[in-house]
Amino acid sequence: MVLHRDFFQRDTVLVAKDLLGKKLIRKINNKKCTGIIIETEAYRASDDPASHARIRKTKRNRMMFEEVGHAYVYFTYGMYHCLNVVARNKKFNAGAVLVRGVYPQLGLDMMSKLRNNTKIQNLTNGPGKLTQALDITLQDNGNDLTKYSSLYIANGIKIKKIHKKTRIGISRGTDKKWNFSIDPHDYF
DNA sequence: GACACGATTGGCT
DNA sequence: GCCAATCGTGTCC
Repeated sequence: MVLHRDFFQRDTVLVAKDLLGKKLIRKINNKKCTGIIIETEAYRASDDPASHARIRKTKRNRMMFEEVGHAYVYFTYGMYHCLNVVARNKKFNAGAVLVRGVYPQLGLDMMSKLRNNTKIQNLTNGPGKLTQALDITLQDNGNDLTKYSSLYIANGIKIKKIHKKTRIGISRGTDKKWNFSIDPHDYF
């Protein structure tokens, strides 16, 4: 079952936690590739110095200000894409959750090919890796993830324990513990 | 118009 | 653990 829009109409930090265990579904040439979300990070608005949306709306970050439940994909380091889900409550004008890792379930052969035959353990355990494995690019920016299409999010598994720490790869906003993850060992 | 740098990764020491 | 690869974007002059 695909997630409802209301799910994303809540505080970005809360949505980041609740996305753990949900299923990310990608259809490539009519073939289904799926993974369970195991790591996320919240990026909010003017209150968050690490967020792309900390200053104002720009060409790149504009999706963070648009309707919740849509994808915000950006290109970084000259070679990688990162997948975010737009989420915020009414208190903020922007916000998104970065999907940093999924546990691969279906379509391992397809993902492996797209990742140049990297072994399973390193297939989708990073923001740049999972977009490569699922062929997610700027073409997917703005995609409605609450509708059945070539990219959407559905209910997944029940979560036991959530790990919480500071976000990865940022130089500002290091006081906020907005990185959330689950241990795949506990479920798979 | 120029330029510094990044919500990363893989390879090498 | 360290560092190069690689280029679009945002900020500043």
